[in-house]
Amino acid sequence: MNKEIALQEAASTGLKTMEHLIKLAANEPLVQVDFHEIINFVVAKLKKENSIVGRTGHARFCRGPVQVQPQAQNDVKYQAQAHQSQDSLTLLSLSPYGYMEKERKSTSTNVVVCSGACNDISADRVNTWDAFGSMKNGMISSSFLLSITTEGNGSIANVAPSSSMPLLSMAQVVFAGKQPSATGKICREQEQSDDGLSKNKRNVLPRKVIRTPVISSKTTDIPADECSWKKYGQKLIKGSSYPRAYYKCTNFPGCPAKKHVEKTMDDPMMLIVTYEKEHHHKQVAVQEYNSQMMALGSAKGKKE
DNA sequence: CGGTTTTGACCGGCGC
DNA sequence: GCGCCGGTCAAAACCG
Repeated sequence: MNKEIALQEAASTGLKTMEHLIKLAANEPLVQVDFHEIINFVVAKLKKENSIVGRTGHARFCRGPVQVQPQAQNDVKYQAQAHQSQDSLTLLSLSPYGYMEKERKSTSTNVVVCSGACNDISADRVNTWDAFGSMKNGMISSSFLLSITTEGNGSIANVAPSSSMPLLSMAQVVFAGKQPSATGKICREQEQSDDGLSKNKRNVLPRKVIRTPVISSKTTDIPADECSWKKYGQKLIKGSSYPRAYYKCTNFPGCPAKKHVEKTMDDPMMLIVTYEKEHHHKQVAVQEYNSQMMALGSAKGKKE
């Protein structure tokens, strides 16, 4: 059953992205998009599909199936907020021109896909997100692919055409930086001093929070992303009717990345997924790649 | 059999 | 100092 779901996920995402690529080509998008990135991603997804078909073993990964969210796919309108709220959810508004802008009522933007934390290769307090979607503005319909960079305090440092494209779950990005808290405790804890460092000893690392629809009634079915996660705890949080589940990244031994998942109070059909700490295996992979390229280069140099 | 999930216990920060 | 609370640990249960 899980195999079927995983297969559907891989196939669905691959095909959707391919469909998107075709639309991009047909509509002459306003934004310059690197088609190679999309093609590479589609190939990767379809390869994954293929590998699932032949996959063996009994390891269970905390991946959920792709949840096609009609609301997100059809006409999700994102309100613009150029300023960042310090203690409430921050809505990201995406413009096909690749920058944040104040509320533009004539613009309807559909954010179809946003990636999780796995594309973090940046420094401690800077996070990078990828998103792609489409926008309708009068007669013009265009698609966009953006890379959103946020800083530790949740403010948006940069929004630009994406340089990478790990399209993952059908998630709605609603928040970047600070964690929503029913009690406001976390917000206080995350106050920062003038030098940018935390005043308190508790975990005040920058967090990324996404809202995503639940994919089943099972608490173990968490939204899919590129990484494998192991659940290491569950806790009923005061002020919340639903337990919070804690997960560690199992993609790479010793990876400090964590996340916790809980249902939202206002809508039990939505999950709040909070990512903490950076994955380090991406950096390791880049270092390995660089060292391989260096080795190749030196070998080539010796040959010539 | 080996990896994951569950769940009660424990730890440490924080507010009073 | 004490109690509350969020986060983590670890043993047992579960699953394929």
